[in-house]
Amino acid sequence: MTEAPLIVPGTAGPQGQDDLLAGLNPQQLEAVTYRGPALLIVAGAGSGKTSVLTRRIASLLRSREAWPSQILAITFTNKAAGEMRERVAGLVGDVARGMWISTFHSACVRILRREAEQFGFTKTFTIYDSGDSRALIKRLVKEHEADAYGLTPASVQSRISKLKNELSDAESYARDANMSDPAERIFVELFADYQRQLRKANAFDFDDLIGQTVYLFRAFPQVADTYRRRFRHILVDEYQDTNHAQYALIHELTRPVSASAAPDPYASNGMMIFEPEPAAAPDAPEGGASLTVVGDSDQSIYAFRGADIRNISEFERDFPGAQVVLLEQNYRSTQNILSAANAVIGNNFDRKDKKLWSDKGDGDAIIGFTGYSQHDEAQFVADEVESLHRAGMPYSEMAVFYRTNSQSRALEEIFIRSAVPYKVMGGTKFYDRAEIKDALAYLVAVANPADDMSVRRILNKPRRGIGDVTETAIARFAEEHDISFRDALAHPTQLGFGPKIQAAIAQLDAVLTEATAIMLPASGELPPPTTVAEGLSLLLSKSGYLDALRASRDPQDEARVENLDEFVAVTRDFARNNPEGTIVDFLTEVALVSDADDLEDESGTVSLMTMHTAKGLEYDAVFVTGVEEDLIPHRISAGEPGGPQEERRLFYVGITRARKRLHLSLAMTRAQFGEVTVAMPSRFLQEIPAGLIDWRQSPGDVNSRGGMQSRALNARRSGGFGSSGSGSGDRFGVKALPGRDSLKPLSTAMDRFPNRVTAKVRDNGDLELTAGDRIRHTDFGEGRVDAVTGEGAKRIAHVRFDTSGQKKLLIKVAPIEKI
DNA sequence: TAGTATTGGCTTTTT
DNA sequence: GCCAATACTA
Repeated sequence: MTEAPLIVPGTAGPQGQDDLLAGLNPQQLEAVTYRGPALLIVAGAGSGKTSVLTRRIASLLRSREAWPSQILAITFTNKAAGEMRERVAGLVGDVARGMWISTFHSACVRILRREAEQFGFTKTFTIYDSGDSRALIKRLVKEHEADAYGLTPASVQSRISKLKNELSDAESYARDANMSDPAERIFVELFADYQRQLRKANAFDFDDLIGQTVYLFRAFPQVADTYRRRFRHILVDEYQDTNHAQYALIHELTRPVSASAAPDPYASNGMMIFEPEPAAAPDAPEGGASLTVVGDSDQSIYAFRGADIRNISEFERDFPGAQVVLLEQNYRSTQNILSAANAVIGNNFDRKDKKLWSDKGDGDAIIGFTGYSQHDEAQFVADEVESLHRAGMPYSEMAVFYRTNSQSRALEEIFIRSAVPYKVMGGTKFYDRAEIKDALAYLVAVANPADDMSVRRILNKPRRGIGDVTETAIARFAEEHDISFRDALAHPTQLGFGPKIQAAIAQLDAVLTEATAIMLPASGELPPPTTVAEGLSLLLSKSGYLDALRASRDPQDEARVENLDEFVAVTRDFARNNPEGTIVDFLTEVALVSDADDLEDESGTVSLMTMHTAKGLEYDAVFVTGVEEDLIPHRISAGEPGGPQEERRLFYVGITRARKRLHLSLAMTRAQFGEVTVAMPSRFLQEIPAGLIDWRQSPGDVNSRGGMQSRALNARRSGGFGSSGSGSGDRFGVKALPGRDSLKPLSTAMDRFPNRVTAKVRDNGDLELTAGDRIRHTDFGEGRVDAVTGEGAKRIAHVRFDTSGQKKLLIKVAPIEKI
């Protein structure tokens, strides 16, 4: 063991640990205080794992077992990292600053930036997100004419990504592949070429960030030792979601320092680098770092992108002598919600049995609802949200989940009409917008001129009269003279184009050069970070990009200008938060921070998101929508090994987010793909004991005589929905159908559903309404206006309908008329 | 070469 | 139903 530091800098004095351990149950206590080489914390949903993790870190610091700089805590999202940092800071104060608390990806970027020169990259490398690499792969597929062999850019991309997650490269794949198959040969060529292009562009793709760090550690043991010496305590959150590359990274970091290991000349591709590390501390050799992992195999929902559940299930084998702590007490949800969750997940075979329990009491029943269409379902959600809100629950404590992003549309339509404030998390990403990608490409062209992709992207943006022909000619010129595409722009006269094109190229070159002078001064001194905003503004205005948008009469371009303004504001924010940040730091942040990370709850909006995004979050009231076959479980999952089980875990994640109220809803028909299709209730619904769900309108309620059964009958039924017990036939008003068939809708005729809601929107112009007016709504019938709030386009009518109850309506778009 | 019309193809989840 | 890539026209 390392000698414990004598003084912990910062505010944390030699206080006791009492406050850290207060209120912990015995298992949590063990998880915080156990000391040893390896610890696995199996943390069920809502079992207080973040609290345990942060207290464990704080405890290490307080007891002076570790310096902040010796701690590496890894999470999957930046949001989780930020939260953890904040909570640790709350426990130990400013000391928290010295720790690495970050995602796998940003930790690796940090290491790679520092070490890039060891293996042929520069510090300013760019990071390709999946869109960037798709663009590159697309070009390569075309060049190799790989489409003739049935290789699409998408399939190539996903195969390469999978392989990289397994730490294989083109060469190692080729060894095992059936190379007599021409398609395989082409794929291997593509893979190798892709990797060559990345290297040439001084770029890493997302998977490389992890994979290349592992490669770096293996090829340069003395580099790895630096980090092994530094990090003595490594903690990994959401361990069930790690893929093989991430697993290998952790393994490399927790190895004992290899002290006298010599660099392996073969592993480094012939680039021998002898840069002796400062001698190890006198008390070396040290053992490997201590490793703490936290996870829950029931919440593993990322197998599709390479997460390997075995990393957690075989942890004890990988790290012999590991201690295992099981956290089963749930502090989040009521027992009814947990019973439903346990019942669902219990259907997964091959899992260690684990039962969450709560001492919060049963709580409210789970509420079920079946709509005729997705709009009908959305209206139910909106109504329920409003009624909870009236009862005092803030919007920010409610969330609506769905399986696929496209399902958000119907919800949004209805929410807008009903004046429910909402926010879609992680939908179309800001950084995915074309204009933002263009602006980024301009910045990358400055920061990393070797990156041809970016330069090509901006070549004709705005339109400069440069087309395919010209681009190819420049590329050929660059190749012939063995210079980069960017450098080729500096020689417009030698390219043999017409004067107009020459001038355009010269102008672009001049703008880039000018921006480079601002953002990356040749003097080598650190430029103030405000230069990023300055440089960006300069690039956008002098390149003519903004002018072109302003001159356009496409209304969308107006929004694009606004987005760019916002983007410039982002750079200013960055400067404020990172006084020493450079353009490269800025680009790194942008590449790694997705919108799923801006989950800041602006209190006062309902959150809409996919069930994947929902992981790790919790809300008082949760609506899980679209609980239908082919959606959850998704149809695509049926063919994949382990697919249905992963879908069940996803559903489990969804329902365990709820603290007090859980709503499960579905639609009988769903417009998908432009067509209306009949939907079937999800098999997962049957796995929930019938007594736990109070169906406001169940799939079985619609009978062949039209209309639905009364609430009273519905609530009192004996056998329960979906059970094969006696009495289940009664509910249908027709002959009982056994087993799963009983979930089948008996009729999808529209007239059998009360309260149908359509997607119709109309423009009411300046329709004036005041309290006391009577109105007619196409879906809800007649009603009386109680009050009108808001102004202009956002005026909201609070209406009491004769038959449909209380609703809020956005006057401008609601399908209503005054009577 | 740019801008428009048309077709086709597709939709799981995302660090 | 939507977006993107392609084909076609100015």
